[in-house]
Amino acid sequence: MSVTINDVARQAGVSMKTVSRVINNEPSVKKETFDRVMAAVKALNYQPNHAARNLAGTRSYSIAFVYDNPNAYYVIDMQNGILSACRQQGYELLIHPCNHQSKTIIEELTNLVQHSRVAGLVLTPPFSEMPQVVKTLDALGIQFVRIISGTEKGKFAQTCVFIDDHAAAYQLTEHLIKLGHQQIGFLCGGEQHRSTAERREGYEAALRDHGVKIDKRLIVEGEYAFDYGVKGAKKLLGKKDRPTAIFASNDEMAAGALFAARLMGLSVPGDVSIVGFEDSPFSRQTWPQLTTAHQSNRLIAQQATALLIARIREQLHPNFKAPEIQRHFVPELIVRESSTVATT
Amino acid sequence: MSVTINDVARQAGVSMKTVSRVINNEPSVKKETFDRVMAAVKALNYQPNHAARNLAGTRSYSIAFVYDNPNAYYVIDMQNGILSACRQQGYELLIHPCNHQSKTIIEELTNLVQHSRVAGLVLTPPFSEMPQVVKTLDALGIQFVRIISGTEKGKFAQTCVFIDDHAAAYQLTEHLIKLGHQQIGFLCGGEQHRSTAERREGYEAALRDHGVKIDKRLIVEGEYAFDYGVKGAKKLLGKKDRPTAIFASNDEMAAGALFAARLMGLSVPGDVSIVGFEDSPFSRQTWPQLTTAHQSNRLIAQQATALLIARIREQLHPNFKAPEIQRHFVPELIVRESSTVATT
DNA sequence: TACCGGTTTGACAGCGCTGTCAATTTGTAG
DNA sequence: CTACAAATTGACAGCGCTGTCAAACCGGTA
Repeated sequence: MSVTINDVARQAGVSMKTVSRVINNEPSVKKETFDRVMAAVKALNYQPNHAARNLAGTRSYSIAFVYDNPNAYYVIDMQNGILSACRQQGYELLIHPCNHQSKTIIEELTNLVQHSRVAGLVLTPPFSEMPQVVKTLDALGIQFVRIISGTEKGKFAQTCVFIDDHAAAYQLTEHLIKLGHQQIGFLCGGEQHRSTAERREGYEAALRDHGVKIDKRLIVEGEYAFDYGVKGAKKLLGKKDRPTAIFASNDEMAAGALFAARLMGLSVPGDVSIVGFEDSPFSRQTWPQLTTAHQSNRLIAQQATALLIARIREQLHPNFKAPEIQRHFVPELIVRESSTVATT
Repeated sequence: MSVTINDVARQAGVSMKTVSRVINNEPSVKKETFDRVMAAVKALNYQPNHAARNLAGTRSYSIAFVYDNPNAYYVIDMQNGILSACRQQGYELLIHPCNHQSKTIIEELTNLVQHSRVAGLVLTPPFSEMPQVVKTLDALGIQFVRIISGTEKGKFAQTCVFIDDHAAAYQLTEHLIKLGHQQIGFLCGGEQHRSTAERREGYEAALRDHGVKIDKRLIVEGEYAFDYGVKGAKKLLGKKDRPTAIFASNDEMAAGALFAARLMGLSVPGDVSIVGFEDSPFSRQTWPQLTTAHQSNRLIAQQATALLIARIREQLHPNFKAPEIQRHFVPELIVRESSTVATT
């Protein structure tokens, strides 16, 4: 029924093993042979059997995507990016949502690695930022790549993709300052995310650099969720000396802040400017549309996966040369209607 | 390193094959033996190797989720539901997003079925509603389950899960009528979805049953997307004799309608009531919050997957008895602030 | 006791591929 | 032209499991 490596070998007039070498990009195959085999592969529309590869070799051709994020758009974008890299390289994707607050998360990941025979893991926050998780996976000898906020030095830095939330938050804050805002409220995300600290520090750095005093009372703790946006904004806007702008740590919170402003009869951006972060689709679907910071999660995930696969290959064939991979990303400022010059 | 079927066999004092029988729920294993094997499985924390099972048998333990939907929440919910059923039954999930407008969609699916050795497919609209797709998959002899809007008779009805969009749209429209609305605009979704027709017919049926005249000029064609909500609502609300309520075929369009009303200086629900459909998270994050229809996509997907797996098992072991599976779902009316009594 | 049909179990091959290691070819210096 | 290392290729076993088919077992009959 389906065409096997043997069919290709026969067609190309070489041994099974040589075909295997070719499809795995192993070195030491003569160019001429390589081409002949590739032609046969094309001619027969051969596609290697995943099950057999996984079973036969010590390696595996499956990658797991480990995540815990309530933002469906984020997850879908990531997933698509990973999938795209996987397809390009002939890997299979296994998705693995799990709860970062679970007590048994370490065992769960251990189990995943040991039983599913995956070649590597793509980790997103908060898992990518949990030292315990990183340590465990390293001890298990499994390859992984981490998408993290900020920077990191040391042993594990080589397998990280960095998101410069600090710079983006700086730009966003600077944008507000240049519009004349001096009282800028800040709604923090969840503590377990490094991005929370990064964004907050970027915000504070911008204030400092522009000679605006940092007012702790304008900074509200929270979580990356709509309800916290509502709650935080209510708190800030309820003050008699209310801020003229609010920087919400993500779009969902910004939507919440918008909602709160509406409830309190304040117009946006007339009475208060609101900016978000992430450029979720719904940042364009609110009224007014949100000023925010854009990052291409799809591209980030794709590059991260490419990095992971390169590492896996390197481990297999020490003389393998990794392709160019972008590892630093700076979200970009997107100005829309929810922010304007300070009037007060 | 990892425990194999042989280890279990040794531990239980039976042959490899008997263990295989037990873990596959095959008949003709003495109860006593069965228990002994199960005990060994537990003791060693044995988990069958996917790759080996896929390779060895004619059957496969992977299920593919085929979709094309811009709504990330929908996809994630579905995915989680499918995953939950898969985990329960020891299946692996392969996600397969693809473009329903692609000319080569038939080849793509054929290729997926033939090369990935999947045991079955879970299809969501619009794929589940494309006769060509259904016919092709049937011809390939692959099992599949379809989540569709409305009902269907005939050969393929046994592997469908039905969403009663008609009834839900009826309820939503009735809700508006009871609030006193007589002029209710309707924003249609995309033509390729059966739900579009179902929802529209439900809307019309409710009007008819309550003696409200159906006015074609109040019905606007469109797609399930924010921009179409904006465009459609603008058209409706721009009339001098504008409707007092708008029924948008999904929440995203409703958010668009909300946006349009805002732009035109109309208050919601004061000047115009707006209702959506689907109960996306952001229907709670708009201002005001949207009246809508709720359906548990997670549960729907889970039941659909359970149905698929039952069919696969039936095919393998003719005397297998499928568990109870819910196949009909009626989305439920959720009343929030975006709809209120007609004032005009 | 021998025999029979049905039930329960096991031996074994082989799924399609990769890892190992040995065989062959090629290139190059003596 | 020979010798020898390096590059290139192939033979073969076996990954963990399932399908096939034959063996063993069991209770009831003749």
